[in-house]
Amino acid sequence: MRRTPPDPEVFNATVWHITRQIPPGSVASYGQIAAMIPPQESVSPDEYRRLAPFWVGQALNQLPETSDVPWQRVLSAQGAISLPGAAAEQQRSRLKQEGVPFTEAGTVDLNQCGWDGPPDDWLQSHGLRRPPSLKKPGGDVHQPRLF
DNA sequence: CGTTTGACTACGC
DNA sequence: CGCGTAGCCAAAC
Repeated sequence: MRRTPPDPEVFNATVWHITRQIPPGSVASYGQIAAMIPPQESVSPDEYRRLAPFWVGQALNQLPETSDVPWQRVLSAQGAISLPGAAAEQQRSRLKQEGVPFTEAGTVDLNQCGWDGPPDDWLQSHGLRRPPSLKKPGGDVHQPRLF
């Protein structure tokens, strides 16, 4: 695994807190969650960008089974399940259960289900940053052209 | 001790 | 759309 965050306790707690904000039917990416958390002084922005997505995965991996954190709503930046083996099955079924549609390729369409982050006031009150949207500029699914 | 292996992502073919 | 690569660390084996 990659280096652990400077302050794992705080980092993990923040990841969980953010993940709890993802509404049912929506999904976020590891990198997106990482982007919401301001890098600590001891790590360069460059290093943070490279490693933090893994730290997010580690944080979710450390959740107790009894947790109420909807970890299944966190996918790779491509909308794919990154969890190995049987756990992938569980994640897919949990997502389907809450109404998240899967493509033929077995991924989730981020243009459709991608989360754009919590409301501004929530972010502000927690000292977090707005992540870039997972949706691509012209990637709308069924948005009719007007001309 | 040397090797393997990641809950990642952006980019190139 | 699938597959490979760089990045380059820390545990688990």
